[in-house]
Amino acid sequence: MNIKDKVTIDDIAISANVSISTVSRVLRGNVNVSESKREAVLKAVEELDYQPNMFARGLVSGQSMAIGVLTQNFGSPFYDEILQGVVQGLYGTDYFPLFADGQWDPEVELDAITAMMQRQVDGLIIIGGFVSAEDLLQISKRIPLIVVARHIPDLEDHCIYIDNSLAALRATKYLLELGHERIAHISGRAGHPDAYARLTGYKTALTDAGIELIEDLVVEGNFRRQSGVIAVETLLSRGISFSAIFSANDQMAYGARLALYRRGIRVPDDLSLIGFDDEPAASFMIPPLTTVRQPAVELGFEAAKVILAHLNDEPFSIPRLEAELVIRESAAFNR
Amino acid sequence: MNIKDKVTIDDIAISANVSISTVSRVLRGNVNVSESKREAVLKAVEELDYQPNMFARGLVSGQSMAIGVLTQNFGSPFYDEILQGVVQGLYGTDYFPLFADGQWDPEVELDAITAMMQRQVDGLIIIGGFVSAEDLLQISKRIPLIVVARHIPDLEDHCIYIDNSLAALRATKYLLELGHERIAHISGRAGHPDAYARLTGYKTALTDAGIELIEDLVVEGNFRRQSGVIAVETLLSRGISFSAIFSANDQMAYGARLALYRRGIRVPDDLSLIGFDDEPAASFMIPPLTTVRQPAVELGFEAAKVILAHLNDEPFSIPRLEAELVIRESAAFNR
DNA sequence: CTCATTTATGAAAGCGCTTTCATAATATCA
DNA sequence: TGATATTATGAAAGCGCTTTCATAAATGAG
Repeated sequence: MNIKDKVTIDDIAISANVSISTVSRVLRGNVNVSESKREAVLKAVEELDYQPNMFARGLVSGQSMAIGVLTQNFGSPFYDEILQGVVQGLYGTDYFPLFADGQWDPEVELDAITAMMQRQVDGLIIIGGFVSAEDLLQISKRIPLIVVARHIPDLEDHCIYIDNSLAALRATKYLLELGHERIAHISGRAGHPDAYARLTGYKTALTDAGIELIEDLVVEGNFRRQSGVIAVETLLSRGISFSAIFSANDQMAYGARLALYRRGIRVPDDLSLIGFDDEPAASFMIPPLTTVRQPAVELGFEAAKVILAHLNDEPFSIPRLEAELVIRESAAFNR
Repeated sequence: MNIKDKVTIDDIAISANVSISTVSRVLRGNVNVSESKREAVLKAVEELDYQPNMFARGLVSGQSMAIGVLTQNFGSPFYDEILQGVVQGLYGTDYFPLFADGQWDPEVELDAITAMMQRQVDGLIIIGGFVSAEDLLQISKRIPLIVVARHIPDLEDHCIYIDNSLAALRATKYLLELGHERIAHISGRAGHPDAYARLTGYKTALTDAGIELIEDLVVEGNFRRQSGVIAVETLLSRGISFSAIFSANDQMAYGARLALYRRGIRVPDDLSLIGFDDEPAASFMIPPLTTVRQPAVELGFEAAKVILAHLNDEPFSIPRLEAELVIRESAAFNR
């Protein structure tokens, strides 16, 4: 029995003494089948431990009951939270998520998308990434597509994202309210739209407050922890004074925190520090990090729900989610 | 052209003016096809942007060219690193990883495994988890299986893992060498084999050093950050003195660190702290965490390689990987 | 230059399933 | 009770592909 003799629908049909059509009918649960035969089939399925072959089923039905999910990097806390949301959103439905890792590389991303489409995924959720808007547009014509944490103007009603610029503005404003005027910014990876939006928000807040932007207070990072320490080193070496840092994400804030620790600069006593994302680890930083919370899990969850609605031809609307400042202990009054 | 008119092998055959058999032949790259026809086919494939239907291919060949990978939780740094390793190991091969999240729940795990097997994965990589050895044994009879970061005696040559007990022993020994005698241990989730192994290593080290085990210095955690803070609170409330803590993983060490910070207990000046895993974030803790490095990426990479060898009927042997102590700044001499 | 090989190619079978179509059995109505 | 609508069931087609089998063309040996 435990031999790998794949049991097929024919085996069930024979065992239940009906035709394969009938077996298929009870399995699909569609139409009229007499109670006696239904039971016989179910019994055979149970006894033989029958597991339908999705390939055969998918081939004829044209559906795979799978949703392709492209992330950028397993291990990136923000992306992982979105993934969690997708998993939650899909759990209990008949759809199964099929994940791929784009490695922040458009080539790899495209390969992954192709691989998923060859596997006939019924829908695609793409989280962030660098695939061109052009390509995405093309894809959206072939298959239901949702883009998460990225805003593509031509695909307005396929994108679930938050207003990064506004969120960054609020974070900066908070620092301003605490009396900080010389606020440094560690920006994200060059060319990344989020990095740009957050920088913009930072600049706008300053302008709104009538404070002149000091170019030397802006350092470019790449969203990774290590770039946070380098950024602080750079800032310090420039010899200009500043009393607060707004980091474009939490990871770099951790790096910055470490660099500060090495220099004996206390947070928040000597310097205030604010991050962006509110990763699960943020509240465990020493001291707990004040940061901008992105509703990552919700983002993923909503993406799943929207695509599900798509597939069931149900009406739906793209939810608008907002970021929110989470005040903890890494930022304090300037004195 | 961008209409969703799926182009099939027939379209290619017509366009290239050959039979579908020939098209299949050049695509599979097996046998004799005249150069002229080969070119014609390739040209048609290019022009029509033909993407073979994996379902059809899988149905007849019995292969899906997919490897099922079951993780326990997207977002868990240790597991994510293993995933990365798997991705790396599979990259560039014809196999595509198909991930599922077991949520640390045997039921969910089993569901996920079933879903993957229905999708005809050619092999399965299971990372950790609680599925019974019994079930795993059963599965291994039907399909190539590799279990990562878990040791199942009956499946000796299917498991890639490290000796947790030995690693924990070494970590504890290191603390001993630093002159600590009253060493607390925050253990992992009850019932988890790794938790047990690490606890055992801790005890053995004490015994070897002729130090009596003090039950009150051992607190049970659950591998999550928050349980680390609770553990420290508990320890402190018990009123016994201790000069070092060995935490069964890094996450709980972060929690412990935070609790210590709140109490104004300095690390490592007042208390030494050691973790386990060496997650990427460990070197960014304040102060950088001394911990036991598990070769997570390698674990995943090797798992991929082994299963690939399996599938290609190549000889292979399960690699033995070792953990190693990474000395940073959270543990110091007892004084 | 004939006969045995080798090489190139298409026709057709079949992978496991869903679904249409046809037919037999049963229920419903006048 | 006969005609019609329903319900239950199996046979068969077909999803897109790989692969065997058969055949035709090209090559080599004697």
